[in-house]
Amino acid sequence: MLSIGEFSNICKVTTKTLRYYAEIGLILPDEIKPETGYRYYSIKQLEKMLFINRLKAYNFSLEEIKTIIESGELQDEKLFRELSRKKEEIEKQLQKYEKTIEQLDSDISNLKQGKSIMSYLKNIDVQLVEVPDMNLLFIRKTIHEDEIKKEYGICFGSLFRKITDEKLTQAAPPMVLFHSAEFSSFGLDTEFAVPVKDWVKGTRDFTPELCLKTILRGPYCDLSSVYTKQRNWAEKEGYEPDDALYEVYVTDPSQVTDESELITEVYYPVKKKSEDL
Amino acid sequence: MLSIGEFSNICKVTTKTLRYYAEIGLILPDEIKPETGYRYYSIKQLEKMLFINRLKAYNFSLEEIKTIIESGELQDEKLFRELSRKKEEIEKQLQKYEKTIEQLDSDISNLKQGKSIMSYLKNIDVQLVEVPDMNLLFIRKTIHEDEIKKEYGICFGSLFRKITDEKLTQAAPPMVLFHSAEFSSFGLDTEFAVPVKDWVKGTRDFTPELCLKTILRGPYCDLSSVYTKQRNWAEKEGYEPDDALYEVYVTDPSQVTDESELITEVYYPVKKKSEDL
DNA sequence: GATTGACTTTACCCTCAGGGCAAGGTGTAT
DNA sequence: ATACACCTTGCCCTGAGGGTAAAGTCAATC
Repeated sequence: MLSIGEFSNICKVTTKTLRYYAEIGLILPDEIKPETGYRYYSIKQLEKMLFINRLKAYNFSLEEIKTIIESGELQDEKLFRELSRKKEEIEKQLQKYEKTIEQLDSDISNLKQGKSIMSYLKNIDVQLVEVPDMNLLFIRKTIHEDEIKKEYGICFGSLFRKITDEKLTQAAPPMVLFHSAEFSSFGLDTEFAVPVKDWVKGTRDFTPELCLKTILRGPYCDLSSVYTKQRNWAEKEGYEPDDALYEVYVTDPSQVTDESELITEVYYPVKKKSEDL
Repeated sequence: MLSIGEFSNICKVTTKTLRYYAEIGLILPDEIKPETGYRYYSIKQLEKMLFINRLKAYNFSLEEIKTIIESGELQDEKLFRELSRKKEEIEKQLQKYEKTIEQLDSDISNLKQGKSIMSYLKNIDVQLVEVPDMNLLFIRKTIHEDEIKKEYGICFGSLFRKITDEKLTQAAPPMVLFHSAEFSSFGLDTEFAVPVKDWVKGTRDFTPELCLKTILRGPYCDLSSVYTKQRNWAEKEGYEPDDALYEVYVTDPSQVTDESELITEVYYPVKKKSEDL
């Protein structure tokens, strides 16, 4: 039998770690002297510890390692699946890092040319536009943020079915209006809408009038930059928010595979500040 | 002025995060109403928040981001250095992941062939050998584990200088003996030694006699596997440890660039268990 | 047999970047 | 006045251990 110190030396794991592993039930000492509480490990357990270390090197969490071990290592089917899954996971992470490096490179070369790292904001164009009135065929519901993609498909699916069923005429690309600025615990108050030419039941008037408009080419994670730019513009020019923000999906997010090909128009209804009038 | 909720919506950061950032002093609200404690952020701060998010996407810690911001963004010199450093960091991580994937692949293909994931242990060869007596020129000292590479250079440097100065004859490659099994807080009791043919001051007799010997080709992180294998062998064959473990560095670790080219002999002095006699 | 020093035990607090929840106070529209 | 969404602080939680302290144990030496 090996004391915890001997065991730790042989497999290059600290005693602290061994005690922690015993605590979470990952690898228990073969024997614990009842009088002293001293832990004693058997030679056989060395190999188990090596196995754990190997899985750890593959970025498995201790929880994952535990389930692998408990599933019985004999059953190599499970281990095979887990290794393949972990490999995919790491490959994804690898790709993420490669993208990060690309971005870093672009920022670094910008800096070299004396440009600020935030200079990309200059390329975000904000225009003040007069938006004509529309007639919207809409579905409005409160949804969770993580369900928005699913709901997008469902709602526009049903809207477009209605358009063909009732032989309506689409007037513009579909849009989404965000009525609740805040994501409350119940989710966002969201309206999926398609502008149509026909006045039928289930449609409503939409009169946004004055809006800040920005065209975003690329992934949605850049939306925050657009919002920032618009707010900035509004403040500088003396405008204030007037209504719910809305977005027009020029490209269909469910059809576009590469996020960088997305085109989204962001509309921010505003009016001239009263004290500025 | 924007409430914390509005601010959080615009830059896509949770209110919890904003409170945390205020707590650690990363970004403070422009104004806090003293009566209510409500936080209010200015439009100007949106851009700062975007900057923080960008650095976060580059895997900077909040602490790092804070120092970058405090150093004054004007001073782009600092930002440039930090970005370059972070880029190297990520590239290193990338390489690590690539190696991990390689290893995963090899394990997966082993599993496909029905081999166990631990089958590599079979290729670690343990021999029982009779080691001839030696005369060691040695330096013995207690060192910290993380200083071992530095000490390796220093100690063998001084030993080899002595050998040339005193015209001694080296009998075998240098070796390191580990007298304290445990790494105590003071470090390991380590002996750096070179076998020599001459009996002079500063040398000692070394009579290991019976040893388990294993040749390790590759990085030192595989040492734990070697130790495990030797312990295993000893238990099965009825041997027990007799003296301090020692290692012979056939290749000079300070000269070898690729870890996989290292060759190390691991000697584990043993004797037949008394009850087995 | 006593002492020493290395080893081991449990117990408690710390990391980092927030998430979750509860109790209570606030803003604003109806 | 009331409802309800919003905001506040405070507390505990995460994963994989690290650090330290106080106290108990082991084996070797005197």
